[in-house]
Amino acid sequence: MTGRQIGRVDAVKRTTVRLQDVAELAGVSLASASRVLNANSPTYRGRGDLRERVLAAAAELGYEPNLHARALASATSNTIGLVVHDVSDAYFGLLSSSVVRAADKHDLLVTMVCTYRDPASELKYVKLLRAQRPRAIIMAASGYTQKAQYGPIMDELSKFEAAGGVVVSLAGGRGVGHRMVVGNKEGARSLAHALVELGHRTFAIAVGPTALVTVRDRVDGFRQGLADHGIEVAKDNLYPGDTSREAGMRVAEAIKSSPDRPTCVFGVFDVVAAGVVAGLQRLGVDVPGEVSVAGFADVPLAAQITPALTTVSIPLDLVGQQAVDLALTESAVPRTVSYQGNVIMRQSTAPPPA
Amino acid sequence: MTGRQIGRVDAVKRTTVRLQDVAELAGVSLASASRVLNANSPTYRGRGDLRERVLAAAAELGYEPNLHARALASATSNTIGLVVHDVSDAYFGLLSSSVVRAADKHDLLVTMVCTYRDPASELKYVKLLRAQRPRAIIMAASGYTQKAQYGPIMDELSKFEAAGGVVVSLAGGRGVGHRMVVGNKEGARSLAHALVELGHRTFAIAVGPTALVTVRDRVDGFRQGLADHGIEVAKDNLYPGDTSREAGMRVAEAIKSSPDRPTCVFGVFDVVAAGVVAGLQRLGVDVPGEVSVAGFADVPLAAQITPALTTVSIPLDLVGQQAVDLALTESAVPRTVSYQGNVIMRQSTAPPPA
DNA sequence: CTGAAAGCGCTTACAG
DNA sequence: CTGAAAGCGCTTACAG
Repeated sequence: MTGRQIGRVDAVKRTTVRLQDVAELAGVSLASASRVLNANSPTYRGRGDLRERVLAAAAELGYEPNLHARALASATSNTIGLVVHDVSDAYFGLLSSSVVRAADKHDLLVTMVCTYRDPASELKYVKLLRAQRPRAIIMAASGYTQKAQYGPIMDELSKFEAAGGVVVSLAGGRGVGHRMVVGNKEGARSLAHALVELGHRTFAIAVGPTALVTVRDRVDGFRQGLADHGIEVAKDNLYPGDTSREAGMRVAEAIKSSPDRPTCVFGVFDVVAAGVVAGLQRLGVDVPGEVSVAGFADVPLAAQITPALTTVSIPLDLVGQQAVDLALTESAVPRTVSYQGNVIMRQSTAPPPA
Repeated sequence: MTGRQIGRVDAVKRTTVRLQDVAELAGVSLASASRVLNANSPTYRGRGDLRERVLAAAAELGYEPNLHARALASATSNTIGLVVHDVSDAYFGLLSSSVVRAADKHDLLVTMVCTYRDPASELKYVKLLRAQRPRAIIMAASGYTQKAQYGPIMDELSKFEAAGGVVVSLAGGRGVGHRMVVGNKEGARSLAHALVELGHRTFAIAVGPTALVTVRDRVDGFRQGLADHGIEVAKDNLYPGDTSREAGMRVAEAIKSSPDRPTCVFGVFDVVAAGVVAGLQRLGVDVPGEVSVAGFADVPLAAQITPALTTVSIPLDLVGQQAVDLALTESAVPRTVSYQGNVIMRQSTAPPPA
C-alpha cells in the first residue's frame, strides 16, 4: 500500500475492498484486474498466471465490485425495475416471482415497487426507478384509463426510453415500449360464452376499481361475450368496488336482496369472486345451486375454496419470463406479445335453477 | 452549451440529462445545482432566485439524478436488499409488501431476490446484493440449520456489515446484525397447548423442509408444547416434505392408511395444512369430525378454505415495518425484536371423536 | 497482452 | 452563499 491517502478516506479507516486493492495485491494494474474480473473482455486470458493471481487476490480480500461505480463507468446496469400494484396480491406475487426467476438467469437484480393502485405513487416510483438507471422497467401495474392519470407516467417512461431504457407494459402502455397482452379481454369473452352455454341469461358483475385498464378489459370482454348472444347486463347489476374479498361479500348482499336476482355473478378478480361465494353462503344462498359465480386469473386460492371457483387462467409464469425476455430486447420497433386466457370450469358454476 | 465534448460521448448524441446541463441552463455552478436538488443541505436556501432557477431548469429538462453517481460520490444508497424464499408464497408476499411499503416512507427502493430455498442461490444473491451496496439487507429467507449452508452466507453478511451495511435477520442470524423473532417457537407451543386442551393426545406433524430454522423452530415449539402435557409424537408421525399443498395431500394419504391414526395433524405451513385438509376430504375423512388439522402463519388462504383453518397468526405487517426500522438503525449493538404468534381457533379443529 | 489515463455523473470539503 | 476542484470506484479507448 504505497502513496498517501487523501481527505475523507483518511478519516475513517477504509474497510471496503476496492479493485485497486485487488490489483495491488496481485501486482497488476487496475486495468488488468478489471479485465480478468469482467465478462466484458471475452477473449481476454491474461499472460502467465496473471489471471490466477488476480482471482486469488480477489478471493483473499473478499472483493465484491461496486456496482454503482461499474454502472457509472460502463453506462450499463444489471438491474430491472418492476412495478406492480401489490406483491401481497397473489396475482402479482406469482408474476413477480417468475420475473425474479427469469431475471436471475441473466444475473439481473430486480427492484420491485408497489403502487397500491395509486397513480401518484406510480408516477413517483417511475421517476425513482429512472434515477436508478435500470436496464429496463416492467410495468405490471395495470394502466389507468384516464389520461390525466396515465399521461404523466407515460411521459416519464418516454424519457426513460429516450435515454436508452427498455419499457415493457403488461397493461395499457400507450405506445411506450413493448406490450404484452395477457388475455384479459378475450379470456373474459370466452368465459361469458361458457356461462351462457351453461344456460345463464341474467348476470351481475363485481367490477372492481374501474379506473384500471385491466378491469375495463375484463368487463368489456365479458359484456361483449354476452352481447355475442344478445344478452345485456342491467345497469344496477354492475357493482364497482375494490379488489378485496370484502368487496365481494358486499356484492353478495346486494344481490341477495336484489328484486330480480341474476343467476350468475362474474367477479373481475378471483379474490372478489371468492368473497361473493363466501358472502352468498353466509346468507344461505347455495352456490352454484341458486347462483353461479366465476372469477378471473386462477390464482391458487381459486382451486382451494369450496366450491372451487370457475375462472380464467392466465399463464403468469410464462408472462413473467416473456416480460424479462422483452426487457432484454432493445429492438427499435416495439413488439407485442399476446397470451390467451383459458377458461377453467369448476364447481362454483352450474346450470341455473329451473 | 459551450466547450467540446470528448471521446465516446461524442459518438452517440447524448440523450440523458446531467446535473451539469441543469446547472448550465440555470446559470449556476454544479455545486449550487447539487445543493438545491438535495436534501443533504438542509439549511441551504440559495441567494435570490437561484433556487427557483435550478428547479425550473431541472423540470424543463426532465432531470432525474443518476443514483449510481450519487451513491458513488456520497457513499450512501437509497436501496434496501430483501432476501425471501419465494414472493409467490403468501407469507413472503405479505412480508415483502409491508417491507416495500415501509421503505417507501423513507424513499428507499427495495431490491428483492428469491432464493427458492436453495442455500447456494442465497449465497450468490447476498454477494450480488453486497455489490449493489444497499444501505441494509433484510434476510427474510429462513436460515438453514446446517453450518455448511449458513456459514458462507454469514461470512458474506459479516463483510457487508464490516463495510458499514446493516443486516436484519428474521430467522437464524447467528450473531450477524439485528434479529427478529417472529413467534415461531412460542406460537407453535401455544398452539399445541390449545389442541391438547381440545382433548387431542395423538398427533402427526407435516414437517416441511427440515433444513430450515423456521421449520425447526415451529416443530420444536410444537413438540415442547405437547411435552408440557407429557405427550410425545411418534417417530412415524413426523412427515418431512416441501412447502406445497401436494405435500400436505400426501401426508393425508399416509395418515388415512396409518394403523393408529392420530386425531390431530399440525402442518408447519398453512398451505401444507390446507393440503392435508383437502387430502383428507378427498379420501372421505371428515375434518374436523374425525381428524383435526391446524396450520401456521395465518395467510389469507387459511380463513378462506372450508373448514377454515386453525392456525397461528404472525403480524407480518408489523414485522415488515419493524424490519425496515431496524434496517435504518446503525446501532453498534445488535438488537433483538420479538413478536408473538397468536393462536386462531377456527373450524378445522374440534375435540377428537369419542 | 498490459498499463497510464481519462471519463462516467455526482457530492462535498475548501477557500473565497 | 458560491464555485472550482478533488474524489468516489470502476471501465475502456489508446498507445505501447
